[in-house]
Amino acid sequence: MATKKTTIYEIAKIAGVSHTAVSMALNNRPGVSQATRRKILEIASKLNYQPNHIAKTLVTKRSYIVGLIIDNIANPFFPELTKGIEEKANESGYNLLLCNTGQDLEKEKKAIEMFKSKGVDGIILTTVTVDDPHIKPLIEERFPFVCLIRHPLYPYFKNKVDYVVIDNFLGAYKGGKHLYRLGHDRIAVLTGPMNVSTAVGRTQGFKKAFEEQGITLDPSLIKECRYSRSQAYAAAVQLLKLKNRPTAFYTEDDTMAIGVRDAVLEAGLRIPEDIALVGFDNIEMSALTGVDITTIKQRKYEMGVTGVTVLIDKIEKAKPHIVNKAVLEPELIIRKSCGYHPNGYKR
Amino acid sequence: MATKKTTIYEIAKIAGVSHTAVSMALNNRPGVSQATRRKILEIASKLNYQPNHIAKTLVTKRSYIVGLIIDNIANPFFPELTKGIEEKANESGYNLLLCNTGQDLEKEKKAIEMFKSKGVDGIILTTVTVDDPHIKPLIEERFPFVCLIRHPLYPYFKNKVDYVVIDNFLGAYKGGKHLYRLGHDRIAVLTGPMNVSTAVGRTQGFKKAFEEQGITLDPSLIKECRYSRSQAYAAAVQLLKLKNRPTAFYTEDDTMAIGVRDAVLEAGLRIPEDIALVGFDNIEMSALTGVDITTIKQRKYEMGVTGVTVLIDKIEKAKPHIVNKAVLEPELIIRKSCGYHPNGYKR
DNA sequence: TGATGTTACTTTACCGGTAAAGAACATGTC
DNA sequence: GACATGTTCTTTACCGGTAAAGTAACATCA
Repeated sequence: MATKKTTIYEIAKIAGVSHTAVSMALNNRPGVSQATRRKILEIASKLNYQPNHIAKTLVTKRSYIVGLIIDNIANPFFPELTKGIEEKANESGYNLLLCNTGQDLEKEKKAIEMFKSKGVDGIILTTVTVDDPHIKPLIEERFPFVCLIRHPLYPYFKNKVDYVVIDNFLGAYKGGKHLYRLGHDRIAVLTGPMNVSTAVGRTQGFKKAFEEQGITLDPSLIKECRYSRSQAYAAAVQLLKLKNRPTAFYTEDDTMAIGVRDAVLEAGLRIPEDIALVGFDNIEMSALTGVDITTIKQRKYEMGVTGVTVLIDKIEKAKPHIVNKAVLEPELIIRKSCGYHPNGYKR
Repeated sequence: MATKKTTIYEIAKIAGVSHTAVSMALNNRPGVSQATRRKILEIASKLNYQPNHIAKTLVTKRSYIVGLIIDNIANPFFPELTKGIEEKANESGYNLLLCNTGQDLEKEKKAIEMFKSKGVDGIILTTVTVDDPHIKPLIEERFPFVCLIRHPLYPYFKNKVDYVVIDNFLGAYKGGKHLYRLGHDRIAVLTGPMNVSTAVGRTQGFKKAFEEQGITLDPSLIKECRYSRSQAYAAAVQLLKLKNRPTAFYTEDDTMAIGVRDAVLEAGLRIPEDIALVGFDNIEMSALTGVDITTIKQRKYEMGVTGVTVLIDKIEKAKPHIVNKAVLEPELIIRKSCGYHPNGYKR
């Protein structure tokens, strides 16, 4: 802060009242006459008075700031999510403090501490692992927070954390069923890190679609990666070298699908003629003409909105014992990357 | 905030010293003996003491938070920029408060006021217009801020604002020269909003490449748009209907180029055989195989880093009279969307 | 008519830190 | 032995608000 701003004390002096009267007038609280109130408001606007939120926060314990922890804002999945969060938060009178942790647990811990220290009213977490060690203290302190996209799975957390996620199992099942019906059964599966709930659901759901048909996917074609284009690319390069190479790839995030696409095209193969491809998330890139990746859609903006809504509710209503769980339905978006139109299913 | 956290007063009581002694010990300032200091630190860590930044900020006037105002985080240009900003800020001990204004001046004003009221130490603005009405007060108050990507152009602002931008004129000139040398002179130009500096530079530089060859671009093919895929799409649809349609499109941002690409492909035309295309920014989508848009590269992450660096310098060094201007060099990235390899230039 | 409200304030305390000024005691110096 | 000089703390004030308790003037009512 660079300039000495006008305070309620200066206004009080000019108006000839106490600073408390000014505080009451400015906050539309009873206890001042209409005449005095008007006078105070007039002086305040003449001096271009802006309340000092810092001081207000110190005494009220409410900063009207929420903290958002994300893996990496540069991953195309997050911007739209963040936009939903930011816009809804703003609309509700909150600002957003942002922190990228790059899925580093130590950074996550520091970010949470920093947020609390800086007085945020609540935190949105999009990086939690299945057994995240940092949310137990938050639960115990009854500090308002919401898990978005991912949520912890360990039994301890059951009915203790609020979360907004999609049904990853179902989404993956739909993707798997799609590939199954198109006749694939030799499928490379590039999973996300198995310590996050999305990867767990997206892997189990996909397998389910085949297991219920009595098909077991070749475990040697299942590779755990991070949600990253380059890792998926590297994995795909290896898998494509196999003599008996897969006929399809399923990746648990669209950036990975793009990585696989890079590898496939680079190897001189075609999508979908040689390799079918299914991603997850439905990012903008997947929808481009000429890219056309079949994927499972998450309504990112809406999830962001829902996430803050739940959080702010938690903050303002202070219903400590009501745990909100929102599980949204995913949608299969069929594009050209798997070749056939649904009408043409083989089985 | 949900729980009563431990304060320096509690530590003081347990240690049997004054709270000031605790403050001095925790902040590594002289005035306490080694023995007392050690004792205090021990108690603090045992109680898991976390300083209350709000209180600290109130007295020191330093929040270690910077505000970032952007148009729209969902525009693929911004996430990487934001990442650079956030990571560098974090590294320097600052957090980032985010605000999307959607290029709405009224929202920009509110965001600035909110930021100041919430005590940010400085602001990064990426939405300024050429005659932005909201930065004059910031200049007068000597409130630390930096313009990133865009900067005001009116004479009043000359040597008064710090900024980090690229040489848009030069970048556009390179793009224009490229199209010129490939033989194009009937070119549709989709500009950004002419009240922002990027659009001004990107339009003038592009025209320059032709004017210096004695060629005047057909003004009826020049359309002002917002930096948006859908607006560019709509404009391109119209322009492609012309009997004497353009042979090339130049758009002042890659999302617009994608919009044009949509329109071209939808019209059953080919890129580059029927229509050449040049964008600006080099977003990830443009580089995809099969998309391959020739564009002018901005080093987004680095610009973000440079932006905060300048801002933090401003905040911490408090050199009010030194104005920093960083103008980075843009790079032409030649891809397939214009058809020919540089070796094959016609003129 | 005196007890009781009500209105419109003011006074004081407090939030959790930092900063400046002051005090108690040891040490060094001439 | 008197006095300046450090150390090591403590006391007090302050940042800019909110909240609770107190007060003075006036109205209401049994």
